[in-house]
Amino acid sequence: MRVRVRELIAVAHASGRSDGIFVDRDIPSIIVEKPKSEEFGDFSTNLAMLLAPIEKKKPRDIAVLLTERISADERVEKCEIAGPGFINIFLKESYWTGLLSEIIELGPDFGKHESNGKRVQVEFVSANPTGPLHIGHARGAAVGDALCRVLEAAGFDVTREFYINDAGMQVVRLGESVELRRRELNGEKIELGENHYKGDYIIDIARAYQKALDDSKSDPSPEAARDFAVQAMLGIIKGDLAAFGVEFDTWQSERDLDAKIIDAIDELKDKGHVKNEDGAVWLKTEALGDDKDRVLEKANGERTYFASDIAYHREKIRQGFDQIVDIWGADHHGYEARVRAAMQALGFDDSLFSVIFIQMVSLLRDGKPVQMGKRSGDFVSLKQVLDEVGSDACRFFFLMRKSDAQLDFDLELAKKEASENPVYYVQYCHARICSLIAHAADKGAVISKAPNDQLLKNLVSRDDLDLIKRLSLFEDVIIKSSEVMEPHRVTYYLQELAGAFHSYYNKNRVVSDDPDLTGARLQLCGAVKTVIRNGLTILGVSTPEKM
RNA sequence: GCGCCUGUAGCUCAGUUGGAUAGAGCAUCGGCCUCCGAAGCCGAGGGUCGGAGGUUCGAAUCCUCUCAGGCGCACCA
Repeated sequence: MRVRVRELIAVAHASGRSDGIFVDRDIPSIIVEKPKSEEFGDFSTNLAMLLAPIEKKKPRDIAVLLTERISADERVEKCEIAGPGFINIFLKESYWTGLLSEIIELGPDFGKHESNGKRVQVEFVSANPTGPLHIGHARGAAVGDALCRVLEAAGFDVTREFYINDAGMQVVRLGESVELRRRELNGEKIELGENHYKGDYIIDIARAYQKALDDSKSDPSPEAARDFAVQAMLGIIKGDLAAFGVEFDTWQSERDLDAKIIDAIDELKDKGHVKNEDGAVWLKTEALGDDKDRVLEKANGERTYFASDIAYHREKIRQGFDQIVDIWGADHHGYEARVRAAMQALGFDDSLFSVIFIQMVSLLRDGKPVQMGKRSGDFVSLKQVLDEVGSDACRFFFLMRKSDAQLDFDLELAKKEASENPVYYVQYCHARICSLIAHAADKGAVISKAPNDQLLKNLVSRDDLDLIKRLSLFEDVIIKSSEVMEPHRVTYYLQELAGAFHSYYNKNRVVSDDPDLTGARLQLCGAVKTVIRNGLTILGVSTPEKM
């Protein structure tokens, strides 16, 4: 929406430029805003103020020249100058009803933008395969998945990737834990170490592992236990994600990168970014913005996690993505600088790389903190939360905050089917319109899915037009949300739209004695329903027709 | 000590990336169902935008300093 107005203004300026009224120079990008107060029009721009230094004239004088040309556009009702030089633009009613017609026509595609030809990879969750997903992972999953949907709507070609940390000590410990439990099942007395995983799921895996050994008549080994356990864990994780409605396109195993790690280190050596010190091999990241240099190969010959992460990101970039997004827990924020440094060392432009940090979730029950600890086995898993509060409320709660703010998640509040739970507020709006349309059909109103431009001309009241204007903002929200990679903006928009509709509904009779107005308003309400639906779908939240 | 994030209404948080009189929800108080869903609506109260300077036509937003909280500063992953 805003883009269209921006074009309108750009055309006005350009025509003045070719007529010699304005200095023939490139201008700063035009900023179009929706003013807070209606008296300032449907849209406003500060272009005149930005042009002042270039034109060497007073902003208000420039504004006069601009408004003359903007007013000439047939879509413009009037155009005013205000304050220090704001230009306020009012659009014609016919423009807005025309836009409503477009929304109805597009239906589920309203808010989706044409492909921009750019490929973006988003890596998220990437939980260690050593336990089921917990509530912290859930936030990353909700934000990551919603971000992907926002990016898709904005025209990106999106790949969702899960990185599997299946190398290193943690999965060795996982294998050991399973092996110990297997022996225990066979009657041995065992003792779990401090670093072993103690959740009940380990016993389930051990049982399955024993069965697999029996079936294949093979002997247990640390490697077999580890590999079996990792595969079993991935099965559990995929199940948890499926219950949450999250699917990945690609699953990248850390262990499969082994050969690439050597390549990457060799390349870094060739480029002169590597040094040997204290028996270890280091990457000189300090010169590239990191706090200090980092070890790639330990003195004992093992490679660090950082080394495989370099190879991992090198592979990502080599796949030709235009943008790469990593979603990490906020406790990893210190890690960003070294990854960027490594990218630069490899000769890549690290501006294609961005990291979104997901802050901690404090799980509460009735205001009191719930203890979590992965190894002790008494953590609250995603599955438990989903069983208790459901996927919709869970997703909505995680998308109500910007991701880099800490979040208190109260199980009892999320569970409440009451007004204090905002997810129902938005869903209720959708259900209410569904029922309204059904009611209208009972009363014999004609309901068509296609826009009826003749009918829509009846929408002339301020309330009708305001609702259309609010619908039109959806496009802008998607674009903005994708640009800054903040899906929570969609959540806020939907709450506002739902609020606007509820208010409209209480004030205005939709199904009335006037068949034309009834028909027109039903089309408007249908459009609200469409936008609520399109928005909730982006958040991964369902749109019930009855509640 | 260094770095990142966060300080906005009693509480939980938005704030269109510098714009016009700072906004929602919850909570509190007062209204609205003989009529399309009251999981709703209308109204009221409540603010030195943590603090102090600075940049300019204009600052919650940008810069510097400062205070408070969270999280990181591994040859762990």
